[in-house]
Amino acid sequence: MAETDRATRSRLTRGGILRAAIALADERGLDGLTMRALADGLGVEAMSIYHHLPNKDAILDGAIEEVFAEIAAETLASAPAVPNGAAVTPAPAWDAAVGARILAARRVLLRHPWVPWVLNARGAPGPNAARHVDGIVAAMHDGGLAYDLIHHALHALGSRVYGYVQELSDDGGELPAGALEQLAMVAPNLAAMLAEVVHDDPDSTLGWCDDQTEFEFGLDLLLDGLVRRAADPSLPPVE
Amino acid sequence: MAETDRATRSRLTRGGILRAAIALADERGLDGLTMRALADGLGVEAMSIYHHLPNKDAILDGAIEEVFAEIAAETLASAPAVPNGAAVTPAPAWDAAVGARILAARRVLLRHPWVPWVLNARGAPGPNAARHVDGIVAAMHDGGLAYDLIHHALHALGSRVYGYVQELSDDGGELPAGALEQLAMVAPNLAAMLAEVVHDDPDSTLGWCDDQTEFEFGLDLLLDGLVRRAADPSLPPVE
DNA sequence: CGTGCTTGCCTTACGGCGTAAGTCTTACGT
DNA sequence: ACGTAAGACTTACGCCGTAAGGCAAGCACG
Repeated sequence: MAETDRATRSRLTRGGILRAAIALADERGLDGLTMRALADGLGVEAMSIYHHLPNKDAILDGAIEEVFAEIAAETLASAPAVPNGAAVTPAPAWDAAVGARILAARRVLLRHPWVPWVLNARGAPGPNAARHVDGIVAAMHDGGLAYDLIHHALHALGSRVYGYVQELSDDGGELPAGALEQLAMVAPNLAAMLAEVVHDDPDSTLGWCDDQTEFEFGLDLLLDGLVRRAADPSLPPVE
Repeated sequence: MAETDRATRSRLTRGGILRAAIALADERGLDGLTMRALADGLGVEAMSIYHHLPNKDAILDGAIEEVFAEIAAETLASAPAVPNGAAVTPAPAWDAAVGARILAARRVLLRHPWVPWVLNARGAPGPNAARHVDGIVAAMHDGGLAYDLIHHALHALGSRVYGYVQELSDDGGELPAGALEQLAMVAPNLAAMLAEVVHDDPDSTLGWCDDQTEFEFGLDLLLDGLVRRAADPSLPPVE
């Protein structure tokens, strides 16, 4: 109701701005997404946008969240569909389940090629992004993987799917105080994994992600796989 | 001699500018690398730089090439050192050799975290970059891998090491006419691989890199490796 | 029925970016 | 000694994100 009320006098909405921003970036690339061009497309002056979003970074963050909503829809659409709330389903292999989720994400990202750039440039992901990762963590956990291995897996897969430019950062994170509790609301599996991984680290609290270790883990994964495929060319996906 | 001659009247050199640009980007990040700041550090006005390099992209390209020279030095330094031009050396496993090259590259990139961004944003690599890849191709080829598999491997490793934001591009390349001959001069193994891979493609000339195929190949590599490590936790690198 | 406040958009302006165009200075070759 | 050209400087343009404030429309309230 408030929505319709406002619509009579304000044609600008947070959601509308974000949708326009996504369309603009899709069409003209990230460089083409400027405040002035965005406002132009909305039939408005640039500064008017600032009454709905505080700055350009907020637009980028919001657009990313919108895209993760799209990924969630795509993931759901490509799921095998369990109509009733059945108890024990056939349970596909965890790797197939994870692969399906990642391929769904990729299908969406192909429509928004600028997303990995923004993802790389900016820090904390929003709730939709957390939910997406949470689904992957859940699928792996259901498959019996230990949180420790899941953690490594996320690093290895992250750089491939979302284009994480690699963890060339050293920082490690040191997530703020109440963050874990808040994360648990929206992404319980991810939060559980983080809690365990952080706890296991003897140095605790700081530097809980050793970038070098993660890098070498992913590298070994790839090299091992290549060795096996070189030894036995009949292995699945050498096409 | 010309170098010293010029030095008396021109303190600015192409090489000096590139080195200053690298230092500035290392110190203040890619955003801190502006023409004005760069000129300032060189004790000069911004526009003076344009007498030695045509534009900022040329500076970035040149800096990247300089970094790949650094990678070459690091790779050489970390090599097991074959003093005399011996014929048949013990020949380490190809995956160890490739791993060593990639880790050497990473060591250098950690000193220049902005490099993957530039690498992602810009197109054709220079000769030093080509030589680096050529070394990896050579190591794999010596290990008996088929060019086809090597090609897939490069895609899979590229996104991890150099942060290729993934091949979210669709374009495929269609390398220009004389490019292959020119590439053969500096990177014969890479050129040989390209020649064969391009030739094998029934559609030839255009779209010789199927991004979806490459993506799924790399994804399967990772998932397979994770499955194996989940099944047998004693496998090497789960730390 | 005013009247004043809030909301939403617009106008203007600032500092910083890459760089096009033109000017001055300097040191060399003759 | 002097013309010349290379190399640095000056100025200026059109972009960018956004700070500061103006102005009109609709609502709450006397």
